[in-house]
Amino acid sequence: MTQKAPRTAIQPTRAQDYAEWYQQVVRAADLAENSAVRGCMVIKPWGYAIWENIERVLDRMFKETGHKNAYFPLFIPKSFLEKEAAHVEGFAKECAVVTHHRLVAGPNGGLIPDPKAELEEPLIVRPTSETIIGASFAQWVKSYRDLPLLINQWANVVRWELRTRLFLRTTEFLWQEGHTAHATETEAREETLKMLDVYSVFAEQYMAIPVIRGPKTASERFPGAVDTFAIEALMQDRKALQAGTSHFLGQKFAEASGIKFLDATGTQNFAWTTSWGVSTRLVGGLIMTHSDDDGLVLPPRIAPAHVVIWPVYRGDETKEAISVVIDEAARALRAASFEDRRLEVEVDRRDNSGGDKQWEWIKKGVPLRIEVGPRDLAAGTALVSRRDLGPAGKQAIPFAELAARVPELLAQMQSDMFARALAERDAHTHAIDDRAAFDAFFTPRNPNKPEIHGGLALSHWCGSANCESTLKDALKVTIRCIPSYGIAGAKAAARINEPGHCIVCGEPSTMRVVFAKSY
RNA sequence: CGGGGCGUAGCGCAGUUUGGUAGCGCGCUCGGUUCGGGUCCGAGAGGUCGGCAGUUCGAAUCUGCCCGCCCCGACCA
Repeated sequence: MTQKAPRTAIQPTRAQDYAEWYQQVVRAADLAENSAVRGCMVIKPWGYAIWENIERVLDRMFKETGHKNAYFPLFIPKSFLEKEAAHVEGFAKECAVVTHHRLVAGPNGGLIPDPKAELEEPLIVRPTSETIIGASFAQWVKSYRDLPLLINQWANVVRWELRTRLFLRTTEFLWQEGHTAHATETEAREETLKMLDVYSVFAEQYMAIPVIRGPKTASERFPGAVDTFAIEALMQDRKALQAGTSHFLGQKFAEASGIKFLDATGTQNFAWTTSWGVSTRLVGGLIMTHSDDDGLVLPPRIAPAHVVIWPVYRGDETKEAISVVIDEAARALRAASFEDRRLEVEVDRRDNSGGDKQWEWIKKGVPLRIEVGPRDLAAGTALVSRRDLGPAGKQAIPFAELAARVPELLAQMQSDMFARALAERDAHTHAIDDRAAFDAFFTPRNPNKPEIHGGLALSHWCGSANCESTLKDALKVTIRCIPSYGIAGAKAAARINEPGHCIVCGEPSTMRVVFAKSY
């Protein structure tokens, strides 16, 4: 037995090179990989199963709030996109455009778009679907009795990004986009906030990612929105991640698409619309919130498998006996539930060494690992390890109690993970009123090498776009959101509504906003 | 798209300056030995050295062009 070096399963560590660590975690956990298509990823089964769980839970929450799923075209006529001025401006530079509908043999071999098969009007691969869905809404809505119209779609979208990172920003990504139309402004605004609330409940209670809810500043708004609200999370490198957005679109898109209805008095009105979405980016947020230097750590409510169980044996005699026990344990566990889900149990019978399996499952982030060996067999117990605790956290649990104890351990792990992430965020959230301190907080010591520093600064802002861009230009720091609904965590919460003076110009300010570097 | 870095086996890399026909660790396969936080020994498989063109008797190595990836910037969920 060799004294193990302080070797981490993922190299480099977060502290050494955070960006590289992130990529290595994705690879080591077998979540996704780059594809032959630049900027587009292949989501592998373990990664896709995480997305499926996100989808499953959110879909249920959307249904519970009255929404129905539908599906709209991948292609958007160019003229549709042109209908809303701000919308065009926001998306025009990152659109994939389809111009032909046929290929023919080219002069130098290979295929070229057939010049005779050029589309009369180019089609845009949807970067978002407000305009194409708006066209349908315009047909569906005639009367106030048709409202509210509450629709969601699960889809892929394409935004031709210059720089991509697996899950965080890819050219094609998966998401859901909710689109609703309402008879009144009040109702549409309520819807916008209701869905923001759904997102924050989901992020915190399922993903165990603490988030700050609030409106965005004008410069951070969705192109064409009247108001954009977001949930913002702090990653372990202390950069913020916008994890979901909900937009109040006013009547802008209704006007652009002609969504009109007759109200009870017989007057023609434009509807009030909203849209809201979360994407596969959430998986990136999950990774960067919880994972450690040994790889992925998955919150039980979202993990593809709750438990992996494998035998540890010396000779063939015990092997047989242990195998029987493993089967029984797996059967008992699969009959049990963790909240609304049957326990998902992986049984690893490969004849690899125990150490190899151990590390493989650690890197994949399975919440609980269960080993059954000769000692356990004799004692009638199984050795259970929680992914978020070190080897010292292993505990022996009698076989008969496994099915009852495993859900308890999962519940505990789920809440511990959230508490840990919240404590981490609080530790890096500071009220800063002095410009020099603000600059120091956000200035990397070595600009050429990514470095963990900074965090969330709660500072005063006068409300001017000018002061906002001053900080963006100088420090690459932006206002992540205005924390209108408070921030969980006593220390930070207490100081939000203190009056003060703009960190840039010194004008009076009534509340603090959240500044950070971001993804 | 601008600045920087890098493309050699599945992963991580050496070899490139000083051209001579490809290597190391991990992983993988087989045999044995082990198995409770990465067991050890032996035998194997696996690479048109990112691509194309050039220089040369000979190119991973030199030259040109192209492609891709990563980091920083501009933009974004």
